[in-house]
Amino acid sequence: MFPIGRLAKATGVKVPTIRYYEQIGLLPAPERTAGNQRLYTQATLERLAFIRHARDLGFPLEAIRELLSLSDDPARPCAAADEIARRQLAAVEARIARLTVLRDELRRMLDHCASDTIAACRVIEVLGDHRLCAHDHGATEADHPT
Amino acid sequence: MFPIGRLAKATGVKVPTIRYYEQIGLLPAPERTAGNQRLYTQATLERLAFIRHARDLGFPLEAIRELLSLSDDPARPCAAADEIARRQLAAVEARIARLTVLRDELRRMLDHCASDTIAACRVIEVLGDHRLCAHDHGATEADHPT
DNA sequence: CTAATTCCTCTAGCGACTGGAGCTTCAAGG
DNA sequence: CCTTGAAGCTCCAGTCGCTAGAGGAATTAG
Repeated sequence: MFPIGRLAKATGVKVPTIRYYEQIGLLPAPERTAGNQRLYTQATLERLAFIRHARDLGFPLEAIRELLSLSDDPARPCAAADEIARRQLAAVEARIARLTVLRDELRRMLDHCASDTIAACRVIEVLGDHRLCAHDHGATEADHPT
Repeated sequence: MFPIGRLAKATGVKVPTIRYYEQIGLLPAPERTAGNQRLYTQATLERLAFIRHARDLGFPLEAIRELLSLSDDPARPCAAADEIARRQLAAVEARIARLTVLRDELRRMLDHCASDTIAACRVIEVLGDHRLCAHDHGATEADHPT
């Protein structure tokens, strides 16, 4: 039985995030001390490690919720978990494809930007004129870098 | 001079998004009709096309704001715009690398998930135990696919 | 015993939109 | 000229996955 700070350190998940996971029902409400502080067990640590890893893999919390409910019932067929992973794989592959196109376009922009002033800067120019690139503008998906 | 709907159609940016861009100061407040409806010019269309394209390339709005202020001053050196694009390229490359690891792990998971029940399913197992994969857990960045 | 650290709850904010409610204005047909 | 329906307006709330801060209580180390 250990407090939230130790759980945070052990899993690499920040303290407020752990409380947030409890709030949205991904983690069970833990026992408390006489002074109302959370006390966690090894079982919760493992559950949180599971969540952390799935997040690292890019699973949205809803998919993780699903996976957790599956793993809570180990006798059930694996097909559902398999389906989730398969969907996730397809999404990841699509993302890679899209980002590869972006990367190539950014590289092209930078390759050709050898001028000194904005007026002749390819970066600005390419961004301002769609015809100068081969990028697919059908995609509406937003990426969230940095 | 045309209304917001035509601007939306021409650029592929949704109407509420255009109003949002105006609200946060990315687009100038346009003229209005007697009845208070927005009227746009070709110049705004081009500015919005620029924004749209940069968003497609994954630039965050703050970077776009910077790029726009650069392009308003064509005599200035290009290095700043170049820097922004270079940072963006680095971010995209990092994302691709990360997603590639993820993809490989998902593939491995699915390859090994030939069993019938959760109990023997690698999907759950791999997600539950960090030692079963080669993924870098130093990264805290979250991906948000689908 | 005190001081530093950790913990608590609660609220608000981030980015980048998206959607809805409830109203007004515009353009076209009859 | 009038009606109708699409498109416009403002304002507010919600999305996802956290993150930060206020203001206080509890725990722990010295």
